[in-house]
Amino acid sequence: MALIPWEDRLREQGFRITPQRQLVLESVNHLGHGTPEKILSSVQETASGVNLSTIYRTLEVLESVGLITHTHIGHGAPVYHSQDQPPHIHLVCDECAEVTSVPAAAAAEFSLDLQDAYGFSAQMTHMAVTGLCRSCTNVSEVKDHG
Amino acid sequence: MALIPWEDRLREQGFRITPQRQLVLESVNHLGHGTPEKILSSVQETASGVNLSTIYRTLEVLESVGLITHTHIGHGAPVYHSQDQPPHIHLVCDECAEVTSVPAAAAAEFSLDLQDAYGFSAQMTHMAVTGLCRSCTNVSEVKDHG
DNA sequence: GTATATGCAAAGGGTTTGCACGGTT
DNA sequence: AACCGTGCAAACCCTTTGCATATAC
Repeated sequence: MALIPWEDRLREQGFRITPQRQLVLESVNHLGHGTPEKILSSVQETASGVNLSTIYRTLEVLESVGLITHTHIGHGAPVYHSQDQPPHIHLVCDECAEVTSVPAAAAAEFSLDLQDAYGFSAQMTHMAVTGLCRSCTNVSEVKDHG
Repeated sequence: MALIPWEDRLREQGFRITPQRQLVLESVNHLGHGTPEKILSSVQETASGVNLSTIYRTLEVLESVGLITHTHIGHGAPVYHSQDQPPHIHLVCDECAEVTSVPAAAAAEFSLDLQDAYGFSAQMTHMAVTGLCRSCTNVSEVKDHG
């Protein structure tokens, strides 16, 4: 997956190598799960002049050449991941907002079912799954019983 | 599910009955999948003075008393459903943006797996599943082969 | 009569865009 | 030298909020 250096990934598609692109990529790799705003802050630690619109444009480019991906966690900003990370699904608790990452394999069967039944190739890593985490489920049960 | 009249649902929780609330509820029921903007347009056909902020506040109230629910389909505005509709999952094609509704039962096994493995109670109806629909998958394959 | 709901306008978060300048190739 | 990428500012979409007025109870 990371056999081709990032510079070549960009060059192959006719994109140029710039400090901004390097810094954004490094920030995404190092943040793990970064929103555009967080990535901006991280980049600005090194290069304070970088603008938010550059972050957005750069994230788009890096994603288009397959160096990063993004996931929608909820209403707010998306989070970006390095493509090196193992594919994972995000479980988001509606109650406490905690995000748990679980291996994408957890949805393998579900994806096959959707494929068989509807010809739909699900990309479970792209949208989070919402619900209640273990602790918040327990709290609700306590409430239900008085 | 709809055994208790909508007025009582509101009154039980201390909310008042207003024309706006009636109109919004009727619009949601009749639109099937409506964004706040679409609901506004629909309501304004009858009562042109209603304001968008009232739509938002009303949707929140109607949801809190269990008369409607909402789902996030993608980056844009959420869609609201009548609570009478059978629970369904939304499959959204990344390519052509088509939305397919499938019975919530399609995810029953997946939900159980998440419950068993992580104690997480998934609410698969709340977030759409993205991916590629049948026709767009075929198009990609054609492209892959030249 | 009193508390709640509404309309209006302004502000907020997140994102995109037009344009002139600057940097990579 | 040509073109792509960047910074800046403005605009955009969607949503929330403060406040005065109107209305359901």
